[in-house]
Amino acid sequence: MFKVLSTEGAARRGVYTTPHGEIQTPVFMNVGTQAAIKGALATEDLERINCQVLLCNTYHLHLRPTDEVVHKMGGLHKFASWERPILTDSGGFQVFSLAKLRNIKEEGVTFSAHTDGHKIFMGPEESMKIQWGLGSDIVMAFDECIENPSPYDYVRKSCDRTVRWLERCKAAMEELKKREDTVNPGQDLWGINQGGTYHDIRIDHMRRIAELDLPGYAIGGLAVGETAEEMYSVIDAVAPEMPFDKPRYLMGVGTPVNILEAVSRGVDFFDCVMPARNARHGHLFTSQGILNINNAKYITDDRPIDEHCDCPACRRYSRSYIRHLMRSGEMLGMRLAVMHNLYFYNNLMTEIRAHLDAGTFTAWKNQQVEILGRRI
RNA sequence: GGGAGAAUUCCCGAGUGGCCAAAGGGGGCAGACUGUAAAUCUGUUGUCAGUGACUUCGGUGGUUCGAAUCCACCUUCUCCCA
Repeated sequence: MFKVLSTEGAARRGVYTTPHGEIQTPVFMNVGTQAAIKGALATEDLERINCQVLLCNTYHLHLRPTDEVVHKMGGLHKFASWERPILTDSGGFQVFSLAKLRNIKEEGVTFSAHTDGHKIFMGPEESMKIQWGLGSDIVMAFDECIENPSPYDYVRKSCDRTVRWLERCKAAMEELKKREDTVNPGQDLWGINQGGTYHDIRIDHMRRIAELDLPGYAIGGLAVGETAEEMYSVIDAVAPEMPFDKPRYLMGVGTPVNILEAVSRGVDFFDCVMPARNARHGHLFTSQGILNINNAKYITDDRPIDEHCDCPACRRYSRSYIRHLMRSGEMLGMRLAVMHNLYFYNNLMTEIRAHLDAGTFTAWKNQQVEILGRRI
């Protein structure tokens, strides 16, 4: 259940209620594909960096340990010892990212597993069954994430199919929830809008999936090849078509600037691998801009990564030490870097919410967009 | 004391007459990364100059049109026999 608390322009301040607690929005969901954040972060670390929602992946957990195992272990929350909300992605993105290993048909998609090449079939029913077994709070519809640019006719046909897939997802999930061995009866299924960069397809598709009256809607298929300006223009076109009283989730996005721009256009939920992956590669986000901790200029830099940051890395360790750990391949370097970047993202969302509460978001955002995109 | 082998660009290590400024790896310097097949990938790494020039393969001298590569001596190191 979602409630919009206040608005400023198109931006919204809200709260979403799940069986595992409330989510204050706008929110950034921390990506832990295999039920873990890469970089050796434990659940107590996630609590320390103010993670509200953990995102896990259907396809990857289906391969291992398998959804049957997670179901047998009492669901993802118990399995991973994470009692706050969890969102599971449907495997739809893997239809895109594992493109060389797949075959798409009306019934669903056949993959060659990236692990050992064995054939696996996933359609709407399979994805729902897996996510039901995982017991996440938010279940994403099984969709096809199309690369940009794609031919108009292909995008239209794919979107027609995604609507049919969504109907099947909804029906399958309603059936599954009747089972006695349901781990999480409060699961919400969210639909996903597609349409590439074609505004007419986007809008038409959004209207059609909105009719299914699902508890949340996502914009998918962005940040997959198009420019940032094209992405913003798609959000501008689609957001007004999204139900006002339902949460809006921009999947897979993005940079701090992308997030600020999308919040100002009415988006409530985000997720992205960028803060974690870039951290592992030394690319760190700070309140003053972006730095690469591997650079030689930090060899004897005594300052924390970000002097205005309260994360576990910045409270205690210097750039010099973290650079040394990164260069030496010590796991601790990566761990501190990932904690920092995720703390930065989660904290950015806290600041966004505070400014929305205070009605000062727009002015602050315009200033932040200038600062956060630059390199220091 | 006698014998054998080796010395290559930051390191390790290919190369035994021209196609060698010299493979490959490491290290260094930088870049990319957007619902995670990603602790990964890419570029660069003698000097100066936009096609090129110059210095470099332990040292010195030689052979040759041409040498990291062949010869002589020297230096250092490793191994074997006493």
